[in-house]
Amino acid sequence: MSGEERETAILATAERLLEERAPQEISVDDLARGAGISRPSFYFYFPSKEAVFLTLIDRLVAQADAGRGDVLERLSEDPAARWREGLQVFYDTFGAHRALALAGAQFRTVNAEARELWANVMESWVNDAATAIEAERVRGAAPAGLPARDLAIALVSMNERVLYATFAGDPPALAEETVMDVLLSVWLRSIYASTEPPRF
Amino acid sequence: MSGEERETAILATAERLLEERAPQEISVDDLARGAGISRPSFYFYFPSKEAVFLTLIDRLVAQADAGRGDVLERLSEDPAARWREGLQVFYDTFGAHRALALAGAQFRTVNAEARELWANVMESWVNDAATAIEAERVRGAAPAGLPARDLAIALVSMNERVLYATFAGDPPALAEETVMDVLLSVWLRSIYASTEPPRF
DNA sequence: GGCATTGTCAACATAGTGTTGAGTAACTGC
DNA sequence: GCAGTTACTCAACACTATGTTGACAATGCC
Repeated sequence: MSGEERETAILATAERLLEERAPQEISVDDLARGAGISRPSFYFYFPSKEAVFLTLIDRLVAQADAGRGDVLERLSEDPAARWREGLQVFYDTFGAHRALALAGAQFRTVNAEARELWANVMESWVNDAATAIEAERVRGAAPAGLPARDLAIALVSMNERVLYATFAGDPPALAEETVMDVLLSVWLRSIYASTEPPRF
Repeated sequence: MSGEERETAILATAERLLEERAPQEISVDDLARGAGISRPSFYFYFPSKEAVFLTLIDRLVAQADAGRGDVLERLSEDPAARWREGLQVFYDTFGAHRALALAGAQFRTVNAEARELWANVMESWVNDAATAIEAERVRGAAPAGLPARDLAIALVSMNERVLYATFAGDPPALAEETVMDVLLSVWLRSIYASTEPPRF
């Protein structure tokens, strides 16, 4: 087995083990054994187990980022449908690698690099959403309201937290089948609703 | 120093240390030293350092729960103002113990008991909000729409995530001064807005 | 004074991380 | 076909943390 194969084996072992247990319950020894090498050899490939998780998360995040197409630039075709497609990318990418996505969310709370990595994705999403909201206002489809960026931050944050709960299944969570409908509805109302609450 | 004072000293040390560093960077030895006892003596008072953090979080959560008054039952007086008061409790309670709140959010990802504790608070908030939304619909102030509970879950989740980012200061975060305005606006639009997006 | 109860800690056992240094295998240029 | 370099491996070590044991005080109280 070549060096590169060993490295791949370590990453594969990590992803597999993350499906069974949390990152802090996986030891360097587990990863080394899983890849068929000794613990010191592990350190030839990665400086720490954190680095392994970070590599996996980095990949997933890059994938999510690549999935972010240009649907938000074609909102005028059919706003509700396009927004739905936009939100769906998030759901699909992370839903396809749940264990890793959940591990990432957890890892992010204890690791500065992971936190930064995630902050970057969030920032891209927020930017896209804010730009789209502004465009909708310019073309007269959406009324003025909160600063677009502030609104985008709140909505993207909502999606993150709600999807996390749904994937992890920790209550109170929305059901898989309805989660996207609920999120989309809050997005649409927050962006397009022209009414403030009635005073009666 | 009596036994009870020692126990209090351990808790106080934990809360103080949490202001400087993350829970996983605090050792049993740190807590014991801070309380002026040896490490083995620590175990006389608490079975693990997790138990210490759990006790602190439990208290904070109880405090937040107690703060949840009946404002949501008096929405008809002035919906926007009452909802604002309701959301403000969340902000005030956790804002007053930021370090602990952030540690709690982190701890929750690795500890089942903490997770359950938090799930209970979330559930209370969701219930209150859902009940209030239904009442607003019944009295004709809010239009029909998403199941009230689903909407409540999404909104409470949004608040949690957004406030976490604001308190932790990890980007993209909303500013302290505007965060409550932004959240409130999304709540009001999601609950009271009667318009679906225009099709032009 | 006897005797629980409460509290204390030195010493131990165990499990994990990361390092060192000595060794092997394989390819590279001559 | 062999000297030199690079890629890779691992036993043994040093360190840090957790949690346990068992012997030993104090304190109260009957």
